[in-house]
Amino acid sequence: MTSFDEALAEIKRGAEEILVEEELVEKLKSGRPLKIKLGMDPTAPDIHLGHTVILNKLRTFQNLGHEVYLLIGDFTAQVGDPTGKNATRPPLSAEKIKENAKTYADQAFKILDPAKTHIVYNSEWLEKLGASGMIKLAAKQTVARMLERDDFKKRYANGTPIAIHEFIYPLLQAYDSVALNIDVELGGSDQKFNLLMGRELQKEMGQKPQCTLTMPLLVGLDGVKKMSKSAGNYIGIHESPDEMFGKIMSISDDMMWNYYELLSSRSLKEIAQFKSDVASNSVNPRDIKILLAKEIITRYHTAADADAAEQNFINRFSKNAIPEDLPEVTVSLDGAESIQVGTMLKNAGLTETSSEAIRMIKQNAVKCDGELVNNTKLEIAKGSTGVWQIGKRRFAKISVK
RNA sequence: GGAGAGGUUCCAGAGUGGCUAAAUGGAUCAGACUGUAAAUCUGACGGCUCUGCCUUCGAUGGUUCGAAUCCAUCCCUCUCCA
Repeated sequence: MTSFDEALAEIKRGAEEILVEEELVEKLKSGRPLKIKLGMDPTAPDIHLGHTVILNKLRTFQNLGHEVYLLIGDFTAQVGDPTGKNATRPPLSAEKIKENAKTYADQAFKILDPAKTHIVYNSEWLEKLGASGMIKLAAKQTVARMLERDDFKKRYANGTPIAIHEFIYPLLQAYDSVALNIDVELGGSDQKFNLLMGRELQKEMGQKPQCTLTMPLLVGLDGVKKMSKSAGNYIGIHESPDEMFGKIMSISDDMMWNYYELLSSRSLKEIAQFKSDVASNSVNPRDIKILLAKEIITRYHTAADADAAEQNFINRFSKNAIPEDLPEVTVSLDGAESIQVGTMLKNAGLTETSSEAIRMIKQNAVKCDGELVNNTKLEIAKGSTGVWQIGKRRFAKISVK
């Protein structure tokens, strides 16, 4: 067991905000195992690196002897955390929720210690609440307070619709903390409002209010929006080593430091050293990025996988080679004697539309057997076969029959 | 129930009768360059049988030589009043 100060420093690493820190210190000093809560939504069971930022933090608490409550929001899933995108969500079947929760747990246990993790479903107490319980709960908060939530405030100002049930979500999430008598709740920084709601509700219901710990949101691959599945800018922990490697290498040099801080288990000192080495040009940022990619792949796969992914990446991109496993496609002519390039590329699936194919040709992006193709009207005769390439990433061996 | 405002291409957001397949930014894709799928610069970014043709601006009808732009009805959203 590390000393108290070290433990606290571990907890605080990377955290955006702890409310209220003195209370947390007091709780930690009490010596009893604390109840740490993290809520998750059973609609999207794929864990990506954005989620792992918080899971890693939960693991820190477990290492310090505390108990984690992974709350599956099977009831709240009907509501959906307000995003302004989907007003309501279709209720998931019980089986589907179970299945998603299991998938989630399996993935989460790559990080968490199962012996110190309790998986709980909020339908257990929320079903019992009933309509009158719901009304009592709703009476605890005011609309004005709800509109303080950043998301609501913006939508209200912009004239984007806010459905009434969206107000219910924070209330229910808060009630979960009451039902479990939680000590500390974790969440992304976008969850701050919800987390504080739990604090207030606990206070009103005569419990010791939970502390909240928010972690910064991991920025997605686009470098702008938060990492999420719906934005398509994520790296899932179930993804293949090659995919992970490629995606991590594509993050910008600047953003890499953010990933290091939030995802790497390297010490802050070590990371600072990398940073200054890059700043002084004594090391190529690419190599530092490779280290990050390998560290992450090793965590979710194996060290051997990480090495292989690195090799594949070098072969493919640094040497600009045509991949070994290029897909083979057959394009049928339906009796005709030849086919126009654009149509062929579309039929082969290399482009979405023939217009796109023709655009690519005009942009000097299309090669056949290594030769640049610049004739958009080229006719491909029946029986011919060639290795076609569009840009650096799209390949196929196409046979015309 | 009443009075206003608004719904535009993946997203944000211009455009209020022809010059508009529709400004600009973001995302995306390609080219150059490189250290890589970073950064930067350049270009593309509705579809097709592609120097041309066809279909888009909430939906359906209408006015007009011509409509995203005008009119009617409908659907959806927001604001204010009750």
